[in-house]
Amino acid sequence: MKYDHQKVEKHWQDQWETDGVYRSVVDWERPKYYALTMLPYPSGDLHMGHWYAMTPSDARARVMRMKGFNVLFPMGFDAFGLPAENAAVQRNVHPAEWTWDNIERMRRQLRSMGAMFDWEREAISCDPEYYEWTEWLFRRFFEGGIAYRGEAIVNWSPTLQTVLANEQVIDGKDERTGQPVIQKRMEQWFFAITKYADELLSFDGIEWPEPVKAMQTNWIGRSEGADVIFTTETGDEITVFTTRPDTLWGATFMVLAPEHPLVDELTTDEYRTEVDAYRTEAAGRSELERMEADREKTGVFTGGYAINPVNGERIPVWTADYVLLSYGSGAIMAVPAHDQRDFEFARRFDLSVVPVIQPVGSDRFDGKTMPEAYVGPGRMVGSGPIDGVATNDAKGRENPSVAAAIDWLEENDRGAEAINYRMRDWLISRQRYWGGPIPMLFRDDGTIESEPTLPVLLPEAPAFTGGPSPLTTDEGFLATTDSGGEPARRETDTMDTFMCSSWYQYRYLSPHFGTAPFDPEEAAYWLPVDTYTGGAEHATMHLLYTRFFTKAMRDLGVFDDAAQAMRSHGRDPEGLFDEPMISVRNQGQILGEERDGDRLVIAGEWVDGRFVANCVRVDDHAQDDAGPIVGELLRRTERTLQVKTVDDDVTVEVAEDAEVEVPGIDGINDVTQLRHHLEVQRMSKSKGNVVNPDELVERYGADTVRIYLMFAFDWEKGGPWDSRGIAGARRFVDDVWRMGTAGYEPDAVSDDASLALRRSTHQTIDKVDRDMVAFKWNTAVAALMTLRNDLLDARRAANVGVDAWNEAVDTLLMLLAPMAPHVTEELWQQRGHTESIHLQAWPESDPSVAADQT
RNA sequence: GCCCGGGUGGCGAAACCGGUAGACGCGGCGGACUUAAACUCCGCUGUCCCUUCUGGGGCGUGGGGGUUCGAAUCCCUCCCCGGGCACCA
Repeated sequence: MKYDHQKVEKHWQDQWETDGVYRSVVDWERPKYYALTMLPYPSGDLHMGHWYAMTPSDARARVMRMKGFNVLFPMGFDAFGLPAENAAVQRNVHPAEWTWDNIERMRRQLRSMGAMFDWEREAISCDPEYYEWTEWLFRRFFEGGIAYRGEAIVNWSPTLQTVLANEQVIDGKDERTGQPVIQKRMEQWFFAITKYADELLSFDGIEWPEPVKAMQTNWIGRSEGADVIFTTETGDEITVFTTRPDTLWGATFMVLAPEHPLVDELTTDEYRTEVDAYRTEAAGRSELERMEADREKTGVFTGGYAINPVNGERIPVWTADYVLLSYGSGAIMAVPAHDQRDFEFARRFDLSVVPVIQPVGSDRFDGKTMPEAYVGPGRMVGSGPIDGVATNDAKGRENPSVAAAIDWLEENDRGAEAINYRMRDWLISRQRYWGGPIPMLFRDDGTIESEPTLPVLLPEAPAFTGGPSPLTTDEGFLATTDSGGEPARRETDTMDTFMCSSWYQYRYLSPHFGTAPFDPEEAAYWLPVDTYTGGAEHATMHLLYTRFFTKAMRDLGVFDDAAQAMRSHGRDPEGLFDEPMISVRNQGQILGEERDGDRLVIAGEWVDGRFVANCVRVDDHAQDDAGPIVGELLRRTERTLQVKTVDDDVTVEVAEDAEVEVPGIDGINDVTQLRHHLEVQRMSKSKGNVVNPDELVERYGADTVRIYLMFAFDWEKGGPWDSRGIAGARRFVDDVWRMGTAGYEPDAVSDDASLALRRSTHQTIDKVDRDMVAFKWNTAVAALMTLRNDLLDARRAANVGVDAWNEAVDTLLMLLAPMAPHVTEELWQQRGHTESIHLQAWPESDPSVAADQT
C-alpha cells in the first residue's frame, strides 16, 4: 500500500489536538526545557525560511521531550509594525484587519508543519491583552528611571514621517524601504540601555554563538581613556574624550563637530560667514556622503582658541565633519603626529605636527617631514611630567604612558579616567499608528505623567493616507485627564516594535494573565529559556534589546514574585534572571534555486589570444548575434569568465575598469556581482524564485519537507534550494513506510547477519543522539538513511532474525519521530503500539552491541 | 581598513582528539521492468595512468611553505568568497 501523506498527516494533526499531546503543564516533579524559536511577523504567508528555522527547533524540542524533559515550545506573532500600515494605505484595509487575517492564515500553515506548538500559550503583540503589558513595562521603566524623554538629533524619514533607530538606517537610507533619511532635532523617548553597557559586555553563563557575541561587543564599542577639560579663550569648558591622554602634549588643535553648540560661541566675526556656510553645507550632506571612506577632510577655522590644559599652549579650534556629534562629546583634541585622521587634516590645512612618541632605536620624528602619523610603541618625548615613560600597543591603563597621563590629569584636576561607548541609548518613539501606545500624558503646564489607567487602547482610526499618524489628529484619543482629574493630552507616539519582541518569551508563559506581565508560578518553573533559535540577522538589535530588557526587569523587581515562587518550590533563583536565554543557535538562510547560468553579452577585443572584455551585460533574452561574444556564464574565477557560446567555450578576461551591468543590483557593479547574480539569490517575489512550502507539503507531505530541509544543508549555514533533491527525502519516507507496513519473514537466519544489523542499529542511536544534540541535522538524517540501507539489505537477504529486524525498525521510527512526526506515529500505531510514539523514551544505545567487531 | 565565518567530486555535503578523504543524498552513465515514458529495482560514478579484466599505481581537500611516522584537520604566509563594523577620537 502506498503512503498517503495527505490522509495520514491530517489524521494525526487532528488526533494530537484532540488528545492534547502537546499541552505543556508545570510539573515540578520533572525537569523543564523551554525551547523557543523567533516569532514570525504576520506578513501573509509562511515561507521556506520559516520552515527552515522552525522544523529543526521543533525536532530539538521533541528530542528533549523523549529524553524525559517537560518541554514548552510556544508560538506567537510579532504583529505590530509598518507593513500593516502600508497595506492599509495601498489596499484600504484597516491594519488590524490585515494583521489578524494574516495571522489566521499563518496559523493554518503552522499547523501543517506538525510542530509540537502549545497553542494555548499563543501570544500576539497587537492584542490588547498583550500590549497592555508592554505599556505596563514602559511605565515601570519610566518610574525606574530607565525610560526618559530627551532631545536628540534623530533619523527622520520624510517618506514615512517617522523617526528610525540607528540600527534601522543603513548608509543614510531606511533599511526596509531604501528611502533617504535626514537629521532632525526632536523630543523623543529613550531607554537607558547604556547604563547596562558593561553588563551587556559580559556573556558569562550563557552559550551564545561567538559571532553574535563579537557583534554585540563591537556594537557596544567600549573604549577606555580619559575625559580632559579644555578651556576656551571665551571661558567655556569643553570636555573631550580620548583613548590616548598620553599624547596630550602633542595636541596642536581642537576640532568640534559642526553641530556642536559651542561652535557658535567660539566663532569670531571674522570667520562667521565661512563657519556658517560650512555648517549649512555639513547639515545638508547626507550621512552617506559624510561617511564615505577616503573622502578628503574638510573643515574651517572658527577663529577661536583653547588652552591645552597640560602645557598651557594656545591652540586653534576648528570645526570639521570628521568629528561626529554622536560619539563622545562631539569634540576632540587633535594629535596629528599620532592619529592618521588628525594628520591628514593638519597636512591639508597646514597645522603644526608635534611628535611626542619616539620609537626605540630610531631618530626623533620631525613634525615637518614625517610622512604619516606614527602609532606604535616607543617612549614619550616633549611631554613634561610623563617624559621618558614607555608606551606600547595596549589599551587604557594597561599602557604605562596612558596610566601615567591619567594619574597626572587626576592629580592636577585637569581630567579623569573615562570609559566611552559607541552604543547610544535606545530611541523607542515611533510616529506611527500601528504600535503599542506610549502610556504617557502631558499636562497643560508642560509636566509629564504616566497614564494612571492601563491599557491605553489604540482608537479605531479613519482612513490611512500614509501621512502623519492618525493618532495626532484623533481628538477622542488625544484628550484625557491626569491622575488628579485635570485635563491632559496623550502622547501620540507608539513604541518601537522591538519592544514588543523584547519580552514575548515571558508573555508566552501565561498569555491571558490579567494582573502582571506573566504568572510568577509559571515563570518560576519555566524560566529561563533553554534554547533559542533564529536568524543571525538579529544579532545586534533584537538579541541585545531582549538581554537589556531582562536585566532592567530584574533590577525593577518585575521578577521578584517569580523568584519568591521559585524559592517556595526549592529552586534557587540566584542568577536565573540575568539573561533571557541560556543558549542561542542561529540558522543560515535558504537561498533561491541556483539557475543554469546567465546569458552574457560581452564586448571587447582579442589581445594575445585572450579575449579582454571592457563591457559585460547580463541579458537573459539576448540574441546570439547581440555582441562579439554571447553565451551562458559557466564559471567565474576572479576576473576570468568561462562562457559557453553557440559553438565553443570561451575564456574571457574582464578588464579592471570594465563596465558590468547586472539587472536588479543598483550602483557600480564589478565582476564579482556576476557570480553573485549567478548563484546566490535570495528568495524574493521580484526574482520569481520563491519556493512555496504549501505546494511542497501538498505534493510530498510535511514530513518529507521537514526531512529534506534538515538533510540538504548544514543548518547553521543554509544554502541554495535544489528542487530535485526533495525526491530523495520522499524515497526515504516511502522506504520507511514499506518497512513499517510490510511484514518481515526471515528465510535462512544467520547469527552474524542479525548481529550486524543490531550493531548498525545501536551505532545509529549513538550517532543520531550526538548529532541531534549538536543541531547537526544533516548527518543525523544521513545516519538514519544508512540504517535504512542496512534494513533494505537485510530484507533482500532475509537472513536476520525477527527480533533484530523489529528492534531496528522500531528504533528507526523512534529516532526519526522528532523529524518526521506524522509517518512515524502512523507506523508506530500500525505496528501495534498503543501510546503515541512522541511519548516514548528516547532509545539508548547498548555499547556492547554497538562496538565494532575486532 | 578592522572583526568574525568559510574554500573538500558535476552539485548539497561528511570526515568526533592529527590516523583508510569523499559517508549520506542529488545529478549522471549502464542495465532490468514497460509498446513507450514516468515510477521502481540492480550496478557504476574524485581524477589520471597501466592492465594479463584480476587488479595495480600516481595525483587529489584554494596557492606556497613548515611541524609530524602520518595533515582537509596544527603553525606561518598569500589568494578568493560570505557576513558584520567602519573618519568611534
